[in-house]
Amino acid sequence: MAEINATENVEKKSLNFIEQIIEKDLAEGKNCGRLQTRFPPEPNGYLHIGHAKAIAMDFGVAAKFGGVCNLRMDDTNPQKEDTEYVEAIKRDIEWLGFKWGKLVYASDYFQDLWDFAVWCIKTGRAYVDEQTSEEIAKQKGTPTQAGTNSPFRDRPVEESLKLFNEMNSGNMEPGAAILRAKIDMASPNMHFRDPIMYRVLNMPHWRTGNTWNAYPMYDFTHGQSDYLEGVTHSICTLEFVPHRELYDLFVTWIKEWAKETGKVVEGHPHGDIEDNRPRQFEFNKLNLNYTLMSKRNLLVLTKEGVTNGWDDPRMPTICGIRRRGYSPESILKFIDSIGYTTFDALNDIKLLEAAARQDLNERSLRVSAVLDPVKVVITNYPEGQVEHLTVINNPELKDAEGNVITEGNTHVIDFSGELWIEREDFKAEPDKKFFRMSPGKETRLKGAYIVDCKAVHYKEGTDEIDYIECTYDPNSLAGTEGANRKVKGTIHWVSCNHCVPAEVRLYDCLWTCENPRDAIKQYEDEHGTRGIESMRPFLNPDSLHIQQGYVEEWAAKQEPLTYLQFQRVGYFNVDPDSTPEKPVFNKTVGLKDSKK
RNA sequence: UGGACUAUGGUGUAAUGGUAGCACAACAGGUUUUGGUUCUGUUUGACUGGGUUCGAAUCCCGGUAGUCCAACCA
Repeated sequence: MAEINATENVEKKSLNFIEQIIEKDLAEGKNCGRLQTRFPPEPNGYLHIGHAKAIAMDFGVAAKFGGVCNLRMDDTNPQKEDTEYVEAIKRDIEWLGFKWGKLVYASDYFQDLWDFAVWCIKTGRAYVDEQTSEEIAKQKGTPTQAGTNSPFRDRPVEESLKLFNEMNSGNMEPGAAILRAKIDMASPNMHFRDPIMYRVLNMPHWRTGNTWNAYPMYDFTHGQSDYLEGVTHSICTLEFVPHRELYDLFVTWIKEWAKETGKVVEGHPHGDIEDNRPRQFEFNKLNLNYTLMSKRNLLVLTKEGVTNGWDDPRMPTICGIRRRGYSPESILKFIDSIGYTTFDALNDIKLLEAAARQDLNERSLRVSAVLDPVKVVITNYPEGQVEHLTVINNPELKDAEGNVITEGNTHVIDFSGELWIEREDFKAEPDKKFFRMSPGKETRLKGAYIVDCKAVHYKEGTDEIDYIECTYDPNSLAGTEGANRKVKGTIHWVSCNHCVPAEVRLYDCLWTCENPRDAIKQYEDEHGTRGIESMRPFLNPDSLHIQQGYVEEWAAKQEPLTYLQFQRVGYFNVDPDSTPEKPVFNKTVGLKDSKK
């Protein structure tokens, strides 16, 4: 198998804006010259291609600039999270080809976070609020209106401390009290209006068990975890821009806390140096047209049976895309082609398909498969004769001189006098631009002989083709002298008695509109519907088409997840459901088609 | 006058005050035992109005359009 070097000219490409920042920070010796990133998924669902973009960034820059990237499970909400997802996330990252430094969990920092929160209370930076969520929401104001202070805002420190302990005792009802940071209820930044640090959940955590009943919120966890872990560049997507100010504030506080309490921070050995702190940077998340990315909505599709689970090949999940037949390299190539900016772009799915064609062209094994068969009988072919023809697996596998490597790169396909060809490769009355098989014309059967179409026979009283009658030129076998003559059309075929019936699953976009997220939202607003009812108008009824075709025997024997090209048709992948007796294939993407 | 962010061919992206380039798509042609691949060529672009400057995609101001922020989610 050839080594595919996809990153050969990466050096020539200009650095994206985050890489430029990192290069500069490193050159200036920020963070004592260290580079550490993290990929922080919440283990509450499967990773999708949007995550792949973040993964390529977080792990990519670490690898590129000699840093390290940890995998950190952002597990601060035990209501939604599960260990099942942790395994799936690890599997998907590894499949994409990345390696993390350490596997860590936000819950690793729960004790530090608790101690830090207590310090915040003691230093007048936090207070326990006992109002209902409705009251608190009302006091929050709106983006155009300042909020008002909670009546508990200036309660004594001792009172807050006592209540905070109660919040974690298991005896307090969820919602009865929260811990808030005392910042500014009139801030134009909504996140500064006394944000919630801790809430009571009263439920066990899948990792920490019954140790905690109160759990920290995202904003009170992320920057602190970055700091405690030694992250230097905390890279996330654009929707977190408004959080950055809060992130910075909490980081400032926790540095102070660490200094005062003598907390030894593993990642930041030089605690007093101003630059020695994590910083958040944001890039544009991936939007793909004709694709819906949100976990919530993907879950609806699965629950309603529109798709078959998270790894349905129509899903934008990494496991779905893998099953569909995209290689990790093609995904990375796609991500590289769309780049990282601060512009909220809507990317064309065609770019992903183009990247896949590029990669799969170099990688895939060529096989013969007929999806919509019609019979050809070669009348002058000796009855009962079978020829074992040798064909190339991958014509893109070439030596230094550019010659196709044949060693270990061939397989055998059987030829006989009765063949299946593709229905659309024959026309009884061809137009000018049609140059495949038609009566009175010569056609080349790829890898075999040149045949001459003599007649077409219909089933009695119908216009349905019974079989197409041909003769063959015995001196025109591929690779022999007689084959070297100009024949306009070349078509693929399988031998009727030497092929395997196969299920071939053809896919199309799940959605009929470019931006399903907005369309669904608009429909919800106009009709007051929710969930699947708001999706149906935009669902493509033909997103899955199952075809019963024939493949050559060698193709049927391939392992699941093998990258194949059905010649002249498209790129296909062996489905995990496949067996040599009952092969199943998924169409990844069609060949580029410049017919007509 | 809530705040923050953004605007370059059809789509995405580059340039870091000095010739607007690349990829995908589209189109035309050559090669080809895949109407694939490959090669050659072509078409198409600065949201808008001002300002600064010898010089602006780039810096500044106004307008327009879009995104994000008012979860005890992350």
